[in-house]
Amino acid sequence: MQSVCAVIRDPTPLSPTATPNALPYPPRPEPDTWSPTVTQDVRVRFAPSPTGHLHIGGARTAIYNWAFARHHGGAFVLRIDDTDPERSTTENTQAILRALRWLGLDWDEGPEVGGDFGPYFQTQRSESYADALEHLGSNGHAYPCFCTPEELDAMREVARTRGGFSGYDRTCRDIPVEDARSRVDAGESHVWRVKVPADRGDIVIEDAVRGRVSWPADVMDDFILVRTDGTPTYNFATVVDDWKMGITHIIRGDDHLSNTPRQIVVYEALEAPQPVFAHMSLIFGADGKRLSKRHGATSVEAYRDEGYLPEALLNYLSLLGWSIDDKTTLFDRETLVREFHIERISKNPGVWDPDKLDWMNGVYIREMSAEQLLERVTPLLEDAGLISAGEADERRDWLLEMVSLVSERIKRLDEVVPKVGFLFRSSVEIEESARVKVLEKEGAEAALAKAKDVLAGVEPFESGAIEDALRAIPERINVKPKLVFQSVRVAVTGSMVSPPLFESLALLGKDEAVRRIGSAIALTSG
RNA sequence: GGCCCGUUCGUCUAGAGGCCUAGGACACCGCCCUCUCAAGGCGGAGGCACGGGUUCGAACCCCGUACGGGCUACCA
Repeated sequence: MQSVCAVIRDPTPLSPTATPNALPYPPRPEPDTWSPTVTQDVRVRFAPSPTGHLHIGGARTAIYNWAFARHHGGAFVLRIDDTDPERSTTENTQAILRALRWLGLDWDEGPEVGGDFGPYFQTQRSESYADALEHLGSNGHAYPCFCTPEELDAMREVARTRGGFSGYDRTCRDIPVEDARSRVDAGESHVWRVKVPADRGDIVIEDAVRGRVSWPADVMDDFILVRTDGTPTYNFATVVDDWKMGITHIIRGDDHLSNTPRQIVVYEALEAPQPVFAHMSLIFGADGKRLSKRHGATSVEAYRDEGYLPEALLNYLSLLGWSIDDKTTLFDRETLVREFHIERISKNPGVWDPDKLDWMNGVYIREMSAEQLLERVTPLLEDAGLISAGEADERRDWLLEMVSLVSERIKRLDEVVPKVGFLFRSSVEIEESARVKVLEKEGAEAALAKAKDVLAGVEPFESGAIEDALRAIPERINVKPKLVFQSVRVAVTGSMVSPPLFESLALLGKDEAVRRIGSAIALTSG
């Protein structure tokens, strides 16, 4: 990132006449008179850092911002906070955009769509930060600090053993402006710190989710705005961007609540209007810790790959920390937009519940038509080598029937392939436990022989006729119905658990069905 | 350590002083249906963290305690 200091050095960075504490701050809104959810000119943003994939926590933040913007007819801005050059990659950025689109979240401004407030990558906004720092330098709200990291560490150590306040001790705050300037000009390494006004009282915000939150003034430290290398810190860049982009509501994770007073100080120093803040709680794992890799998949694309539907993930994520009312749990995108109110965001953290997601995904799968399901499942069948590229169209009717046999038996798309594999392979491998428990049973061989015999005569080979034929067997050879069905099931599918038997046989076709039963008979007598 | 936030069935939540004998959903258990597995139907068990106030009355208001989380970086 380009240096900000180079820009501010020239035009009198430190104005001796500035009297920061006397500067009038923009009036803050009266908490009791303003509504946290203004309906006009709403502009919100989602600002992921492309240091990894889109995390489900980030996805939920994006969903809430998107829903809020859509509900109010405002703008949803996507900004890429790529200030960490070590870990930010364009691949990650692309993956994040892909994941957002997969979830069905569209943005009005940002990468690939542009907008009037760009650029939408922080690495391209250096000028903006430079301008802002120049402004703060000249009005006395920021000052250069020459303390070395080692000195700061030592200082912190002392403060910590003493207990209480452990922030910067403001050593450089009182360096005469002229001295500071000449040291900067001489190239002495330095950072820029914000000068928290001495008479700044407690910092209070009216959070749209948490209500009034205040911080004692004396804990505010003169934190760093611009690093030695000239790059802005998060709390500075964010404020500058949100301000310049005209963001009106900041809906973000609880982990940023403690950053808010720092950002308020920057807003005030910048004399920028303050947005409404809304801090939602984080998502935890079952152990009550912040959701992370060790809790399983955490990226949106991982869920996509595991066969979750975007509609279901969106629905589930929306409900984790927000609700419409006391009953509604299943709803579509339009309902989300229509019913979304910041006030209904929950204050307490939510625990990620894979079971509920699975259930919900199953509901969405069951609600799909066979056509829709087949469309989503086709790539998986192809990837598994069950069908070739052109086959999906040729065998469409057959595939539609197949898909409807499993649709109410799966919770995830990727469960289809293992469940229907027996319909595609040229031979079945019979599970050992199934062989022992079913095929070795007394009467199994006779049942299979009879089934083979009877099925050979079924014409046309359709589920109804197949069922009639098989149901007649138990009485004729005097065995329990279950023995017949399970024997045939194991013979044909290789497993004791399968899609409905008669329909499966029909899909398989007479020849193959009879052949498999024949092979199974060989197994029993062997 | 300091500052901040949070705490209703195992989980997500409804609840904004009397509508609460605390409602819904997932998960769990039982029964029904049934060719297996599902799906579906019916039923069950299960909760206001604790202690003090305020009030005729508290899950809801106040204070404290406990527990959990966040921030306290030249990370975001």
